[in-house]
Amino acid sequence: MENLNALDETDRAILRVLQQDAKKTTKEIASQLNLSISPVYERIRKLEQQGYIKKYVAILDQKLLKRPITTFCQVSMRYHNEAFIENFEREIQQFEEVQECCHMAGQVDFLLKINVESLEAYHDFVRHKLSKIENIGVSNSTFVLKEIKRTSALYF
Amino acid sequence: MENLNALDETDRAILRVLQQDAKKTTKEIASQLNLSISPVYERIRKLEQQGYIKKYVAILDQKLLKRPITTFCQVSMRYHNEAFIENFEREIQQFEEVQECCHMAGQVDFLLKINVESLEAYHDFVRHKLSKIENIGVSNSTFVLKEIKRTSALYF
DNA sequence: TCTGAAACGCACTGCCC
DNA sequence: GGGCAGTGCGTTTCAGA
Repeated sequence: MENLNALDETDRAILRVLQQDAKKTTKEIASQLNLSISPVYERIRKLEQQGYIKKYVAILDQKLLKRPITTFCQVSMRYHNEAFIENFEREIQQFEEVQECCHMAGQVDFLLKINVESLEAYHDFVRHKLSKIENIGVSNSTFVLKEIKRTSALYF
Repeated sequence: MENLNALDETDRAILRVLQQDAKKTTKEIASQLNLSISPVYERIRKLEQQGYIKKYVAILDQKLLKRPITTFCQVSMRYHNEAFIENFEREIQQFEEVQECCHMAGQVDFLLKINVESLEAYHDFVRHKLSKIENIGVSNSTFVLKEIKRTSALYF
């Protein structure tokens, strides 16, 4: 039996365009795909409703906005109780310096990507925010010297 | 002497809105800031031209698009010649599986974030793409069990 | 640098194939 | 599922303060 909600090549082509440039007009996409506006418009609306498109965002320049320090911070918990882990995940959501947080397989429990304006701000974050979370064990930071590549686009 | 290109609070407020939701209309932002449409429109255009806004993108759902495997891969070079490093950075740009690549301080040279559809695809990537780059030394992968948080928004 | 108004083009709807 | 025509709204421009 076939999946009736599966995407065809047209849907995928639309998604590939929008994840690179969300400002492309329906008209532009339509002419690129040799379609009229209506089907493209309907497909986009469906992709939004079905959750394939989660949101539309502006990507800002962190250098111009004076946030030059990016680090990856490996964090381990002291004890691996369900409650402690859930608490950690809730706390991390609050910290706006944290751009990413992944629960990892392997030696280390969590990997955080953190962006701040200065070394002093980073020290503040580790000392007064991260370390204050209950049951935090070791944390180990490595600094980004240069961002070589970064994209939110998926390869599909 | 003051920086004439510095952002005021209105500019920053606009950027904070757009990095969360790029579909907000100029009208909506204007009423939120108690301004009329024109100044908000002009400010956004300026922020785009000056590079504060780099681009607008759609964020897609990687689960729905069947790309469930995310890993972080630490890579070290065998020798640290300028030429080898530049070559590595150029090659990495090509690989669409690579969402992020940072040149790091510390033991490891590069940290890569990679997203693929399956373990087999990941094996293919490491074996036939990453390992084929000239002068690659050790590589060490850790798998993401769960994404706790992810945002492209800057905290400023 | 803002307000307000006018012109334009696209988003969005409904109907047809 | 796609094409076509009409309407409303947002974008874009401009005069004035």
